[in-house]
Amino acid sequence: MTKQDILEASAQVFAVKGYHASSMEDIAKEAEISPGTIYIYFKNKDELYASLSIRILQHLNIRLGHVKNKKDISSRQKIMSLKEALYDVYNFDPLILINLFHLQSSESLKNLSHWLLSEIKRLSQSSLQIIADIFSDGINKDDFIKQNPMALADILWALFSGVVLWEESKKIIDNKKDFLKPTLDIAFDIFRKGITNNNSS
Amino acid sequence: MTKQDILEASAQVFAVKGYHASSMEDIAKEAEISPGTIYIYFKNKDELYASLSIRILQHLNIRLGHVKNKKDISSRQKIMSLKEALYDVYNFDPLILINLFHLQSSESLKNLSHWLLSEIKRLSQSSLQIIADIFSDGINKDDFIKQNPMALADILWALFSGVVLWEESKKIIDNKKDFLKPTLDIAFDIFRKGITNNNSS
Amino acid sequence: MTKQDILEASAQVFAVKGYHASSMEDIAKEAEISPGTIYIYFKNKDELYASLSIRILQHLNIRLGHVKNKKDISSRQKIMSLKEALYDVYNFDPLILINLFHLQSSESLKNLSHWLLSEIKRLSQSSLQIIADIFSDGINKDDFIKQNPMALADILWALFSGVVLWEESKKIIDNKKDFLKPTLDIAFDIFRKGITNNNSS
Amino acid sequence: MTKQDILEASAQVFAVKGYHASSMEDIAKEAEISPGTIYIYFKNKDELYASLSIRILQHLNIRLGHVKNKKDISSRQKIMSLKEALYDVYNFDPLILINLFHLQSSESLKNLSHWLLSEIKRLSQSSLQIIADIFSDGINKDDFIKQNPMALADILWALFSGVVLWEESKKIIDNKKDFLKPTLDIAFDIFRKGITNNNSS
DNA sequence: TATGAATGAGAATTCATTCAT
DNA sequence: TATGAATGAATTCTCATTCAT
Repeated sequence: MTKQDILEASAQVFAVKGYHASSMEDIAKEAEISPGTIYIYFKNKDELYASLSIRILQHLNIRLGHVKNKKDISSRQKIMSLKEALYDVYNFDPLILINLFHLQSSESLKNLSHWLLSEIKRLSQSSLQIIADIFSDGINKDDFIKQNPMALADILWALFSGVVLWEESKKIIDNKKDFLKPTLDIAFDIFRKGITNNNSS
Repeated sequence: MTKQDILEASAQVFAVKGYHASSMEDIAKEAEISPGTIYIYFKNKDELYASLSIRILQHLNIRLGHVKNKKDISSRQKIMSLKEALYDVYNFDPLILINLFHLQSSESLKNLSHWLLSEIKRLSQSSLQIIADIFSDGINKDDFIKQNPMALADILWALFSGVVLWEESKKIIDNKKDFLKPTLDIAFDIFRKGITNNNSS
Repeated sequence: MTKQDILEASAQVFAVKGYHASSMEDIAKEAEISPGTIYIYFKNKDELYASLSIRILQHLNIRLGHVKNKKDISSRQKIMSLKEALYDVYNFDPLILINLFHLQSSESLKNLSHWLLSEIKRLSQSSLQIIADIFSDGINKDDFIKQNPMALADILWALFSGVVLWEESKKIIDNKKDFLKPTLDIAFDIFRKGITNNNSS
Repeated sequence: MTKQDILEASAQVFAVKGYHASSMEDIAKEAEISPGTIYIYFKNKDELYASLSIRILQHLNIRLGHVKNKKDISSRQKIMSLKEALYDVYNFDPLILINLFHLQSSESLKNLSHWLLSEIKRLSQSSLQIIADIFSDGINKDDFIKQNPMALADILWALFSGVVLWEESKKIIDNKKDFLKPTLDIAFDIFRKGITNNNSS
């Protein structure tokens, strides 16, 4: 199906060149179609770009749902599962996830169609809500400190995106190899320890 | 002074519109000068953009230095000071700091002049090193868990930038009011708790 | 065909205004297309300019080939043929020929792409070689004085371009009518007489 | 005197970079003054450029006057003197002479002030007239063929400028060394032979 | 006279988007 | 649906020229 082809081609091109350096013609060439054809399926470049985010947000939602529904595991294990889920989503398509973070934190966001913006909003909030629910459980079980679960979710998401972007940045600045996994491990350990109740009496 | 005016105007424009959507003419208009004048002070758009980051990185460095040099305060208080320092830097010029985070995680980074890129690198590393030193002290005093101090610094920086960007993003998406300060407070509390040794013997 | 249209329009504009005073928009207007379209067919302004020269040099080459291959005519007649050939090339497109002479003696030459510069070089040298061959024949038949044929070719080419440019210049300075043909006639007569052996034994 | 300094500096800069690549700031730097100062002495860039030509045309006029006034030398020797005079003018300042030829054959010519244009016209015509006078003498003595002396002057001037420009061009295209002198020698020999009467009876 | 910071019109070029086929 | 040539607005950047000092 052509729409799918275009999404895949554009993910590839955007990831390699970044949003602005990627021309519609680049994407058309990658998808082996003509530039005009893209406009049959997508209203404009921004919508195409944002559509990529929709896909990864859907994936994220599903993956987080699995974590939430895991029964009979400790709160500690839940956090580990959460980390694995997020890392899975990263691995599902690192470039698109990075694109999502870039999209989230600026520019193009303002030029999206109403529909697309609210879809992104809906999916983001849904994901954040699932994470918040997980924390809610832990708090109810007295495993976690008493904090607004949504605030915790925000912080976790910020931590995740911050680590991913910063490690990416170091790769560019220093040509350093990728330390994402170990850094994420430490970060989540600290976070988990930080929200865990010490009332282990 | 004109150079200063341009820096301030461009910070404003870049922060509101993002790098690519900001034209040199936009910036000139904001600074109430003519487009040509910008090029007297800055070689090109990229250099102007990056110059903003240089300034805030210098400020960050100085501010972190103060924290590091504080004597006779507990490790716990050091972390609080660190948070205050970072939050101060944010308040010193939120727009420029957000620009720095955008710059760090993106495209434009690749197009900077060699000099500018290495200056940014140097200042970033210096800041991270200071943070790492602070953690190092805490670890030596057995206040903090044994972890690579540089990794802790990376995580703290990621957490800070992640929270700033994500709160910014929520403002755009939801038109929500700014929850940066309380969120940062919680985030740093969690982080501090997360790296603190419980050997409260 | 559009590419042809652009070449013709640009020849017109360049010849009237000169290279630097001709804007791409001028050319687009003359060709009744949009500026962007020019860039579909030509990489940039320099390449467009040089392309004009390529065409006339190709024409020149062919036309000179005909002269060289004329059998059973005297050396004297060969020179007359040569003159006619050059004058034909001028008439084929005076504006483009003048462009070629301007290009040859100036700035822009340094900014051409490698390919274009070597193509111009190749075609120029080929033309000069054909002229030299004609002189070589005459020298071998003892009709012409013993001189390096390539030097003679250079001088003839210089004379031709010099007369064309100087007559053009007088047109501009004095608003005088065009004396190219009669001047060229005299110039070639003098040149022919100048290289002819007087061994009319 | 500053005006002189500016003329010398601009000659240098124009010659190295060509007209359009030379900015007023380049020239100001070379003259060690500020850009604004140039405008005290010259109305604009074109006038400055053309002023250089005025100087070399004046020099040419004087030098040609000397040739014309040489008594008791053969017509043949007159032509040799003429060649030497032109070559001297070339050596006086090759770059300015080349600038003059470029100026003559295009562009800027049209943008000059009325005064400057007529001054150039006057000086050019004066020079051409002197050359024509020399030919006139030779024709009257029956040394030269019967041709309009002004036409001969035009052709000689065209030959001279053509050879200078073409040799310059070859230097740029081929990085070849300068063959101007020998080429000019041959060219003038041919020309002299071409206009000489054979009635050596 | 001299300065040089500031101007601002204009240049080349790009590229998302359209539309006749 | 698909094409891809053409569009033309927008962008970055240059530089001759001006003018307050």
